[in-house]
Amino acid sequence: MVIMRWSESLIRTLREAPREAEAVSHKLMLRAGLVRRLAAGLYTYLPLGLRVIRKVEQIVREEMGKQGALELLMPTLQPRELWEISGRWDDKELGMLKLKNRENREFALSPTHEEIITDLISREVRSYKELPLNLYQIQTKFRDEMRPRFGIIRAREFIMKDAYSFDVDEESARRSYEKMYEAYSNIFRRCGVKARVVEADPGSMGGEKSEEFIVLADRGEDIIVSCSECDYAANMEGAQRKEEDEKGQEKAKPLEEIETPEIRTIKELKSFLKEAPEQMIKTLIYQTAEKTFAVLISGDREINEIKLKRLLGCEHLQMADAETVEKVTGAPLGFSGPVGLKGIGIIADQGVTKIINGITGANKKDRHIRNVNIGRDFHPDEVADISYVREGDKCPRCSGGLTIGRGIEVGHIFNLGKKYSRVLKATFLDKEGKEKEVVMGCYGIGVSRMVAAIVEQNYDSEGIIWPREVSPYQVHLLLLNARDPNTVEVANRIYEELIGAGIEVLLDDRNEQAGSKFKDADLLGIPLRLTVSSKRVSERKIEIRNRRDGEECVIATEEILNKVKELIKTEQVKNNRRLSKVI
RNA sequence: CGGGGUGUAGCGCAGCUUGGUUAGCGCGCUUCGUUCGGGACGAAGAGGUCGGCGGUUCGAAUCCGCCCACCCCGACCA
Repeated sequence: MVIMRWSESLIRTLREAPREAEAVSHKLMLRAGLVRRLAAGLYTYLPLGLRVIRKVEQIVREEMGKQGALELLMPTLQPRELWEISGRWDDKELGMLKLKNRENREFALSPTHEEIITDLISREVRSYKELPLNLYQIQTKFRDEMRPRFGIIRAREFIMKDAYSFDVDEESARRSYEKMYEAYSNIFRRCGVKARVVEADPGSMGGEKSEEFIVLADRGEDIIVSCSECDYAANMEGAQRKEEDEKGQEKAKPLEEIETPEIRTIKELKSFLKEAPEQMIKTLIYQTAEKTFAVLISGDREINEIKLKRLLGCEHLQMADAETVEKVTGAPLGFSGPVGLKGIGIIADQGVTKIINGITGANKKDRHIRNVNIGRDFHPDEVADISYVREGDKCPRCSGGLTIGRGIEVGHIFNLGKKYSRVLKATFLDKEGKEKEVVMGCYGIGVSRMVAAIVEQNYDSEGIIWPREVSPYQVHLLLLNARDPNTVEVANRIYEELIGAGIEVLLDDRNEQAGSKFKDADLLGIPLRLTVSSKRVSERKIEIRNRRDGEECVIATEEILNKVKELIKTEQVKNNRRLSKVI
């Protein structure tokens, strides 16, 4: 029998959070006695915390299973040789922790398992008849993080679910990818978190397409742009915005050259001319391996070089040095402008088209020009979205307001293509007997991190509010007058009855003050709280309270089981309804 | 790895500027008594290499140097 009596457990709550904790989830997880820190980024999951981990794992297993994925378990320690084949042994980005055994053989503590699983498949799969396959594991991963943060959110050692799909062709691989997308949506909903999907850069994983599932939270490691009206979300690099529709009604005035001694930056120009930066056309000279060109952007915005690179389809891009600027514009740094600029291409950010009677450099030392207008005074070769978005910009999908905040990456799905199957020779024979490379995908979920993400989205001033399916227990049974034998007896009977019905109950049988028990119950955050007190016992009644909305009712003791079952069901419905809205 | 901050009892903190008895406070913990529906009260107790090492000094939690740990910002990021 699993111990579910507080007096026999190891649940140690803290009234105050240790100084080390800053993030809400970190503080609450320490205070509620879910985890304890061993060293930076290394945590022990106490019994209560482990129960939550197991709940998340269970949901993951069920949803993966529904999509036909099979669970397996691969070694944590992996030989160098395999990583040499994929060329990732020296990949700094993975943060591999490398070590040697006593015979000086080199190993790594696995940061991820593409190499191992692809090697496995290369040995086991021969025919197209054996595909598709989706294999996953839930296992401890190591990453030698430069900077672990936010408690369990960015840890050195963490629990991760990683899945790998193997298909005969791109078409089939796309279906496998969609299945995982579906599984992930279900997993996050059941875990009680609202996740936003963000297009991501595949980075060191390689491959063609990847999407991140991000949980919006005050403390997260990623900067996320999200819409407050719809589900749109993106990282800073990829975020787009809708440009204001209407152009001002102001009439174009004639050009006017003005003297601006030693005034080079937007900031200086602003205080010198007393004009708003939105009126200024910032002109920057960029260089790639092949060419030099000018980039125009509104004075109040910043150029997003990632977007610019994508537009140009180039790898390397840099700002031109002072000498080059002088050569192409005829003026020193700080006085560049598009008017009269010859011999180089001009790319304008979309916002520039809305500037009427703008101010820009005159391409002459200590001179700027006023009343510059696009179409009349200069003609960009290309107009595109090449700026970073800002707080308050319009959502590209629904025109709602964009917010810049933080998020926690809890899931990431990749379409890997043949990157690994090619080098590790994972091939099969197709219907025609031709040898082909397997098309792969990989799909991660940070299980331990998910627990922190859940807390970040489910708490109040008193403590955690567990979504039903991940709560360590379903019912928190408070025994108030632990010295009154009659009350104790009733509490025990209810405890046995609920447990007998398969409901997970935590019985707070400590001989503590009522106030302490209530406070701890709020801190722990179990969805249903039952209070057994001598006062109510004499009336043959018991109190039930919902942790999330504080709703309370008093019912007869013999109705408890039915009532609890009903409330558990209701709680699930509420969870789903809550998550269908944008958070 | 760069910048900033913090290390004093299990947790939160004071003391350090201006060196000087047995290093304090709140919470928690132990025992006894009274309490008992939103973190009770009284009494008695246990618990400290003041992060470490070295230096200055008659004397260091306090001044100086080096190191370590942890947290925050950045770079980086399954």
